[in-house]
Amino acid sequence: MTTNEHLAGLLRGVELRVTQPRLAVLAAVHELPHADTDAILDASRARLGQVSHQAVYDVLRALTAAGLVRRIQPSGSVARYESRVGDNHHHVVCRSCGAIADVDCAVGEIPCLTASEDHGFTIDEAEVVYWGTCPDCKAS
Amino acid sequence: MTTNEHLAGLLRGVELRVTQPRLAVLAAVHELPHADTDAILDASRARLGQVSHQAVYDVLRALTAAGLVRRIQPSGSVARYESRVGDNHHHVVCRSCGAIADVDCAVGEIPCLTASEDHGFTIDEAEVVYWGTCPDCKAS
DNA sequence: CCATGATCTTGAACGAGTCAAGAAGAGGGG
DNA sequence: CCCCTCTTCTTGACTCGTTCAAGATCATGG
Repeated sequence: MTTNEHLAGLLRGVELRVTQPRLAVLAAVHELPHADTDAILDASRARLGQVSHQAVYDVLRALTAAGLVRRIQPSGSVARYESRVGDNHHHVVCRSCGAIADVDCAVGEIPCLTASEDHGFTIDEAEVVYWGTCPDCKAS
Repeated sequence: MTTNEHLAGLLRGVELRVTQPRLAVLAAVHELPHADTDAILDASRARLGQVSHQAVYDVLRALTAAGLVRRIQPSGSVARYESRVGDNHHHVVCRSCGAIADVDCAVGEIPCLTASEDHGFTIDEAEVVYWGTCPDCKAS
């Protein structure tokens, strides 16, 4: 269970002020993994009664910048957010319905992080997206 | 040199009609790797004098569907296109300026394609994006 | 409890991309 | 070689996720 006290603690931990919209958005991201902004907006309103969509956008940006949530955006999809941060995991995305599931990389802690030729870039993260078909879409 | 005859051959090879807009767009993608739609539109107009942006969008979609070009879209970026297809290569993206460079995966021909737990998905492609800082941005 | 600066509300705007209807053109059949 | 048909291109409007801006509200330190 993610209590408000717990969530408030997370916010204080990254020196963000504790506000109702932030608690609601944070709770929504925790209980709806890979939700898009609109779903998070709905969930937040269900909790508070009224929040502006702008506030949700602002909060999501602040939480992302603080590292409390992670923003993911596969090609052709709107932005989605998840609360699982800090570990090294990736995503499988369904080509036909857009469903997303978490995947731990099989190749070790830091997968593919060493590119064969980095063109002088300083690489700090390797993001992997697996494309395929989800069980539901395979059935039809 | 990518001549019009060569490009026309590519189009016929995938059973697409050979039209001026298609030749221009295909040439633009070949000479401007990782260009966005707007840059491709400009390059196409430089070649033909006049093309509608809608035609460029349509052509890019047709070429992508036919497998002649590949669409890439790192988070927070607009769609970009490249003519290098069919091989297994990935991209480094600069966090501050958005520059993109090609990278061959170091881990073998099919990198990370075996996810540890696929949640029942049928995976057909693994896309890797390396995030970092390009040489130019490191300098400033 | 107050002051101050961060955060939220409201409402407008932006821009990449898509939709729709009709004109133009590619390519096969006569 | 020309015409017919179906695809493709033009024009112009529009959608939708996201951002901008100005003023009101509220969390937090003193």
